[in-house]
Amino acid sequence: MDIAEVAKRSGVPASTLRFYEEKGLIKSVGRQGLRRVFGANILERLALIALGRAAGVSLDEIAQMVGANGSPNIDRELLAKKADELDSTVQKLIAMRDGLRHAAVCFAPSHMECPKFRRLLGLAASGAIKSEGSDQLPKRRRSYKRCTGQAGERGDM
Amino acid sequence: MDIAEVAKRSGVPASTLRFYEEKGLIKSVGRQGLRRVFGANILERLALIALGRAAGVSLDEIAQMVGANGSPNIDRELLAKKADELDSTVQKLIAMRDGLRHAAVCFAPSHMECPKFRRLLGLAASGAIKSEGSDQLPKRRRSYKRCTGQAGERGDM
DNA sequence: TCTTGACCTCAAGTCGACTTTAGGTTGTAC
DNA sequence: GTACAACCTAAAGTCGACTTGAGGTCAAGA
Repeated sequence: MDIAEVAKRSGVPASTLRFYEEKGLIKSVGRQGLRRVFGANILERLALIALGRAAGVSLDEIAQMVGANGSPNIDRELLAKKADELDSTVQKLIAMRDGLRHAAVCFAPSHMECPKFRRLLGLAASGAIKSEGSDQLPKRRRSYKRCTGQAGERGDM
Repeated sequence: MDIAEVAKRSGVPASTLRFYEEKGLIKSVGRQGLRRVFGANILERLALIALGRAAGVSLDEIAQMVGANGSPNIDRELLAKKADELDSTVQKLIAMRDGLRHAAVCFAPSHMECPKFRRLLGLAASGAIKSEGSDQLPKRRRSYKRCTGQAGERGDM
């Protein structure tokens, strides 16, 4: 298969396939002239990558899990860990969903006057909801270097 | 309250507060010299913003919802819509979680030989799982200009 | 008075996952 | 044998949400 064929069958753009190869996520079996030639198992591999992405695994992590070559040798412990992370995210999102759903039908004239909504607000503010630590929702990566304290800012960073 | 006080109480860094102000998400009640002075309701407002973020609402959307000034006047329809989006995300993540959980304990020598895992793979590949349309998980924004077809790449873009 | 630390602004940098552009090469149909 | 669509590479751009840096202002304490 050439790259266009893979793109068509997998739905992954050719540019992304090249990018994945560069990252070591996939490998072509060879070249015909300049052109990459892919084996049939590439599709399975791409599905695996899509799975990981859907679960919130970063490309780098996926690369580690599936290695560049050979058949994917996925660590079961890692799978379980990812499943647990997913689960805690789900719990948070469910809390959010219920809170929002209530707020949408709440009789209080302003949301701010509804105790339930205020409780939800408290939850969100306290970080009970917003993903902390190594959660999968990539939103809020936060903490590049200094994540030591949340206030402070002295010498203005 | 000065900006440091707000930062300490809310857990939101001063730089972020300035950024939010610039974006029109919050407003200081005035200045003392150069320094911003915030009213007490800023904390509630920040909680509201945290709530929105946790629910996957973009800052721009939040700005529209809560306006720059005045008390937040949140659209109930929008809330319900966001709750529904959240719900569909939750469903997908639950499917993922269960799949991963099974894979972690599956007896098959390689995950690739496990029918359940392969089914999960099929799901992920078919886009049943990966967020499509206006989902909240910001991962995969895709399609800036040309998202017309997924293969093709002719004239090489 | 002079230092200093907390604040200020504006511009640029960061992160991940891609996409887009520019410029070059080539297999294949005519 | 020549055109050209489809491939190639390397580098730069994009997106959102912030953070970081450089350089400046100002009020309060020694």
